[in-house]
Amino acid sequence: MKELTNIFKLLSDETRLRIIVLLYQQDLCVCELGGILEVPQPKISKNLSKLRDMNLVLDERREKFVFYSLKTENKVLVNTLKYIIAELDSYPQLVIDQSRLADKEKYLNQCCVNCDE
Amino acid sequence: MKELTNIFKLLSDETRLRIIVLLYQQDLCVCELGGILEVPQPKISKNLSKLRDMNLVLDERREKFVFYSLKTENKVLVNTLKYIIAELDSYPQLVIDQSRLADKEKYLNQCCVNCDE
DNA sequence: TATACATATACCCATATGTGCATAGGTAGA
DNA sequence: TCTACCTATGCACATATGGGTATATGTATA
Repeated sequence: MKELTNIFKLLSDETRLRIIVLLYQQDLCVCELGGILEVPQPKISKNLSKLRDMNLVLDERREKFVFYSLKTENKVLVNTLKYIIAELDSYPQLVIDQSRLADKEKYLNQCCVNCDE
Repeated sequence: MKELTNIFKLLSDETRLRIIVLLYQQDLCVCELGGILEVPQPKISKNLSKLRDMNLVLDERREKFVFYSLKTENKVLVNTLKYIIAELDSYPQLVIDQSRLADKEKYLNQCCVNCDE
């Protein structure tokens, strides 16, 4: 029960939800997430650590980068994500994230491009 | 997007989730909800008012009682509830609520029986 | 080893949230 | 009208949460 309500709490923050939706589609590093979402790096890291605390993501270091992947063991979470993605057009911000995800190469290893903005 | 995250925030509190699950199955008055959940009346009312603010419930006075019903227009909410109920056995507290719901007549118009406890 | 870069965390602050208690408001019946 | 009952709301308080800034940690490379 507590696990269930905690899942919903994680989904109740916009930044975190955006991260989860992106990770549901592919593994990404902190750097890429920050670039796609246009959000400060500590904010990304903090949200990822909350997901890690709830055992919802795996983190794997690859050289300088740490890539995160979403675990798909939690049925409620996966079911919810499927539903959101099926109605993605209802959420303009998620659509934008989606298109920026297609250009993710822009953001890997180029964090400072965004930091200057 | 904000509406979406607000739905999850509402689902992230245990008492509120228990209320929502019960209302998904049948209309209930504040008195019955309090009896079934064994929760103080102000706590029930406050949570119901949050659901009302989000336009997720309808309230209808019938004599002394106010009955609440869950709206089924929000697809994400309904989908989530279906999933939870399909796996109800995973959530012992919800199973207990379920069995107490079957005896709801005990609690209608007998709030003070519980208040004495 | 020195430097640059990627990531995590500590700290501070403002705000939001849940809770209990008291009480107000509305309704029915004597 | 008085009383009992059901429900809603205000208040005070403790805690949780999100955000920003600075900084620590870890890695690669010159």
